[in-house]
Amino acid sequence: MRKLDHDLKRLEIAEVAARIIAADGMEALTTRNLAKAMGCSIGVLSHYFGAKAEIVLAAFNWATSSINERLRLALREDVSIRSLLPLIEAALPHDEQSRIEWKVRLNLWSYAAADAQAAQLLRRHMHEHRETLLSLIAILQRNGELRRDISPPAVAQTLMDLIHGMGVSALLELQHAAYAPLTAFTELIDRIRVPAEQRPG
Amino acid sequence: MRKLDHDLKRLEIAEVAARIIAADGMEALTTRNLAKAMGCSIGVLSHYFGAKAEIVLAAFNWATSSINERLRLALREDVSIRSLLPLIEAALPHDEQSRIEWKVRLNLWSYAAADAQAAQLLRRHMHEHRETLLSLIAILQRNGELRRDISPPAVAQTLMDLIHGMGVSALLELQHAAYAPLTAFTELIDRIRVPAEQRPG
Amino acid sequence: MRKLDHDLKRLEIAEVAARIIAADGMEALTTRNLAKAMGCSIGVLSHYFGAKAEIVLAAFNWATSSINERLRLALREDVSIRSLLPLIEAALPHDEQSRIEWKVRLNLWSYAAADAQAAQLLRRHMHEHRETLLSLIAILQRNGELRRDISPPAVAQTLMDLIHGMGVSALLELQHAAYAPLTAFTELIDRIRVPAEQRPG
Amino acid sequence: MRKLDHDLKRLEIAEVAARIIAADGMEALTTRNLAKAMGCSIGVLSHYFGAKAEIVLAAFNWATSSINERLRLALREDVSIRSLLPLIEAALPHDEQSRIEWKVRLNLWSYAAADAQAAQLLRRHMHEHRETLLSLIAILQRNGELRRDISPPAVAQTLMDLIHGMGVSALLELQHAAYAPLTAFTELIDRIRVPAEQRPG
DNA sequence: GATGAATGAGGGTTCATTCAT
DNA sequence: AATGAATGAACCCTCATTCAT
Repeated sequence: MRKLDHDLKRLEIAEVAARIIAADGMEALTTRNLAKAMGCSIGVLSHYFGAKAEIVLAAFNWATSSINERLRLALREDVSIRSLLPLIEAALPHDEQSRIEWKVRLNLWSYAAADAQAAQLLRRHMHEHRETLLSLIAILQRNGELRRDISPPAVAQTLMDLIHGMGVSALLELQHAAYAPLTAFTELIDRIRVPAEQRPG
Repeated sequence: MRKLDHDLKRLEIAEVAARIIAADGMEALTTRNLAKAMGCSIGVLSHYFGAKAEIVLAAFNWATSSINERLRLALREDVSIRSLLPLIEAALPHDEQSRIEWKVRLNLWSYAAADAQAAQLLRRHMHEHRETLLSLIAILQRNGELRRDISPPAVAQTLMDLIHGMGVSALLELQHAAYAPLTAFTELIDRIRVPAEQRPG
Repeated sequence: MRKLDHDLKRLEIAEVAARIIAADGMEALTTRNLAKAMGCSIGVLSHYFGAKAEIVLAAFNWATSSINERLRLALREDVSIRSLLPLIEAALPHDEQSRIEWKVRLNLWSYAAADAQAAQLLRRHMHEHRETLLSLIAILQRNGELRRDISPPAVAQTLMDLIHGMGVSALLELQHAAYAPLTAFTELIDRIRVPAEQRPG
Repeated sequence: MRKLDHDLKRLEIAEVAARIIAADGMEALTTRNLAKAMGCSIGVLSHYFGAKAEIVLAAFNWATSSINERLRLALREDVSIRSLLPLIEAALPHDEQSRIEWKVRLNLWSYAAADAQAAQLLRRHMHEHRETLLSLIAILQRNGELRRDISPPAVAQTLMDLIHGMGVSALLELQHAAYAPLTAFTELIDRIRVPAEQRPG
């Protein structure tokens, strides 16, 4: 019980930290700012985290976990080829909450480029992410909805990479206003799906 | 001192700043660090830049310009469907120099998420990048190497997004060791190219 | 920490700052110097003052308040025409403490010439100062010690101006050694007082 | 001739420096600011002044000389008791130019409180100022316009002190709007003048 | 367990001064 | 004689961290 409270508080701090990063960037994540946003005193933070670096990692972890969580939720309803598009939609920045998570994700990327611990955390999350996609692909192949002659790891990786690239574009408004990211995926999926008339029974 | 010398010095500072960002992250880019890396005194920096924020933007600009430059160089040799793959290869992180540029690019992304000026700079560069791709696609369509029934802007955007996502994966080692990014592109290209036997002349 | 402690510390900082200004001028009032003189670290200052500019104003306020306080003390004992001279004496620089206050006052004047906030503070203090003199004059007129056909505001103003001018002369040693400032006031007062033989009762 | 140019340039620099001090305070008097206001390069300044401290003193000197000059001009026209009031008016801040000089004068006072060289310069000027007044008083006494039983040094000093105090009040707007400084002087003068009917021939 | 005052290193920036051109 | 780039000390301020209360 006590331990649970402790972990909950850590999670809360991580989330508030993440929101600060999303709103004003890494530079704005100071202990003062964080304590103020938490509505607590500075000293509290050191009860839950040994140093600021841990808070940063926790914030990164919170954001990426949230994205993976979002993915898992999108998958839960039904597992079919039709769930792929909603899944991708769920993975891209599409509302205030997901935009926040994506902003923190971008910060994790750049941070990981110079910090081994962050890089490790990122790889762990990406591994998890990829495993989710792989298991989905396996199911769809078993279902006969997805072609069997594709390389699941390659497809999973390409899917992830495209999601990442599109996420950046969507978040930072790097495409034309008219551009609809999901059509690109539709084509991608069409190429690897088994046409309805060829499916078994 | 000549105007040219002045601009050259600015560029040199921007490059050194970019290398610091790539090596140790944004936090490591301090005026003291930068001056030391430049082999000059702190005061020099303020002769060429009004404030550190300008240096940051200049560093971002240097890195992104270099990537665009790299793209243009890869295109110059010959413009054919075969030049597409080397082009993508050139755009992805593949050697020490391009890895540096990519690291700075990631920092630009996260920075732009909270800084309007950086976001604007990023959009300007992406626009330029896109224009390069669009003109390439137009040429290939005229050559008869690329199908005419595709949407050039959509293809260009998807290409860019995939490059971005793959760049992140390559830089931060988020794929399996065995994964070969370029095969994904090969497939992508195959889908939109005109088969050799159907080409005119 | 109590609100009282906080205010007390602010006052202490203001006083030490004022003493530095008096001893070595405005240029000597640096955060480092101040912290050293306070026997504390630099960071402490920002706990009590948002910026150095506030400390400067507080120092000005301290010195001028002290002068007004000195005036009030000199008046408290008895209110008669004879108390006018001791009052003026108290207002002029006459010992180490009052010399310090006067030096800071001079700095306030020059500072106020280019700083609206300081000018406002100065005017507020001068208003207070003038009110003190006016109430004194009113009492003396009721007592029959002072002529009724004078303009109290004009007399108060002239008194203040003369005190200011004499204070500068005394502080910066701009008169002959032999000069006795108070005799000038004696004459000034004589001119407006009611001769003893004409007084009522 | 060459020497004259040199001195003229020094004077020009001193004046520009004084105007900066008057406009924005001592802190604004930087070599950069001064060079820009002069329309020349920073290096020029060191051709005419060994160090910034000399420029500061020169600026002080310029302003105080100007005030004394103003006094002398006011006296030149005719030397009579009636010239006393215009003289005082000339000494007080009354137009843009004299307000500039007065602002610099206030800065000289505060600076002199912590700088021996400035204090010496100030005393030299005040001595000169006093001598001017003394000679005027002597003439008026010879003319029979001024009483012989007064102490010229004391009168001169009181006059100067009152002018200084009134100058501060006028410059920093420390009096009521309705207050007319000169009436105070009129009374002061009336007390020491020889009534017209008692004057010789 | 919580507080927030205290620390002092280090942040960006400005400064008077020097000196090669 | 004039320039303005270069210097680096010192400016104010903010920071993560510590610790007595």
